[in-house]
Amino acid sequence: MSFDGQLPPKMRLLRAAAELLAKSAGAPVSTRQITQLAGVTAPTLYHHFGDKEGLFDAVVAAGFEEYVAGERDFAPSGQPLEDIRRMWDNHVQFGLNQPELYLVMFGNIRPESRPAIVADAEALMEEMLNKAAAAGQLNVQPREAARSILAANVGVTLMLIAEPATDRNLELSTMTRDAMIFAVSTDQAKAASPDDSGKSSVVVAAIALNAALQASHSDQLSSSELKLFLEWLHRISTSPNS
Amino acid sequence: MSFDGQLPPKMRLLRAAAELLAKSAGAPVSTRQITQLAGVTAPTLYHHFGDKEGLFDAVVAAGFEEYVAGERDFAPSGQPLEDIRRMWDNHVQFGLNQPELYLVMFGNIRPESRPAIVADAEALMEEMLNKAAAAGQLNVQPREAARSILAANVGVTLMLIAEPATDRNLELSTMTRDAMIFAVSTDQAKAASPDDSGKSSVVVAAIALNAALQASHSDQLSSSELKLFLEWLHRISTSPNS
DNA sequence: TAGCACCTATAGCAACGCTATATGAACTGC
DNA sequence: GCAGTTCATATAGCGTTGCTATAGGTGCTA
Repeated sequence: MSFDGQLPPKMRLLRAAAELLAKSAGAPVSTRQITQLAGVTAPTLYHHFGDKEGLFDAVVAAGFEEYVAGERDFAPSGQPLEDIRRMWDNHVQFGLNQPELYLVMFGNIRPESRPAIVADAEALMEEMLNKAAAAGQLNVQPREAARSILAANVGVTLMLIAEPATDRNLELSTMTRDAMIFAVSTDQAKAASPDDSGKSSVVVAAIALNAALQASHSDQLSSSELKLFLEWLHRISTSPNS
Repeated sequence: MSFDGQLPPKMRLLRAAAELLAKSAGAPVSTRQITQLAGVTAPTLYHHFGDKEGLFDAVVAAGFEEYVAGERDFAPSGQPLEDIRRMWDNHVQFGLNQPELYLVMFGNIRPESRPAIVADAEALMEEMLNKAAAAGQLNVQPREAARSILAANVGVTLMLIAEPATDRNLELSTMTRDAMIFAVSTDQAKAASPDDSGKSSVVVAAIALNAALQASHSDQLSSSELKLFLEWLHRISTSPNS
């Protein structure tokens, strides 16, 4: 269970910190826990990493390597915007797979002090967007697009992490993703899902009626009728395509 | 400088905590600082608030009152989507004006434990989106749209807070905002019939849905269900008032 | 005046991040 | 082969943290 093997203490500390972080379920991880699991004493930690934050930065750096590897681990599809989608999904999955690590990386915001990792992630996204721009598929500067997309990506991932795993709805991610990509892309690029115009007027009208009915109680239907009516309405308004 | 006035200790604690939080520049605020500034001792804090988090929750609740007040403090423009834009801008401004409070409210994400305030903010946004939906301006469920928009809104605000105040570029906010709103809105600004002047939105939406259903066959309902559905729809859409 | 909640203070615990100091081991120069 | 230097780890403990067991004061009602 402990890292008492023949690894050097520095490595043992890194692994112990990463493991405790992953299992901490959001609770803070103390240096005493880490050093005990690593089988060393406190000064060793401070000798190698300066302070607790230094150790965590090192863990984050290792985590970022993994993150970058994931972000590059697919063959370019030839459609840069499609690759952006995969980067987005990969980002979300990374966050959901290792929420504690993700929170240390992207969730530890402090005023006026930007985590270096955010800039790195933006650069990664911008690099990919440059290809889209070169293909004439971008209607804004790649840098601005990257910042905007990443901000939304982080926001969505944080929200999903905060939700109980049981009722996590990944549609929040895909919906926001496509919205952002569509917005920065030139119109003909078919950025949104194929059935863009497929959201027929039926669905739109059903959504409108649903909202209107809930706002003002109509007395044209009995309560039992209304219940069934709303159920059908919901079925129509959430129909996958027209 | 201290709150030694005639206010009750509970209030003094609240104000001291809020003040220290606002001035802390990201550094953690200790209970000893708070109790000293409030002019009370530790047990008083725990008597009134249970623990440190309870006190901070109370501060957040007060902050949320202010947030909600800001979100409601403008006359409805008659264009729901324009109001959504103002809610977005208001959210960002709230975060930039009181970054530490904002970070406690929206930045304190933990796995699988959703801050109550997020749900409240979503409800606020959804409420406004319902008006847009009733006007036929939404092509997704108001709830999903609210979650998506708020996630992006939080992500952008966190990014802006993390940036040095000098080179904060609010275009990141407006760009992301418009991207999200555009994505959830219908292209044709008015899906409902043009003659919506005299009739309630329920009737207008029912008429629109009726027409849309007849034009394109939805297979979400069986034929018998559809028959009854259309009958009810007719009853609603011919309702004299409501 | 007696009793009873309510509220606050004294004093202190365990855990925290961190460090002054010391010891052992490995390498270097002569 | 030995002193000098540097690196790496341990012992012990400092100051601060969130929090609490216990007790005392205060004002109300009976």
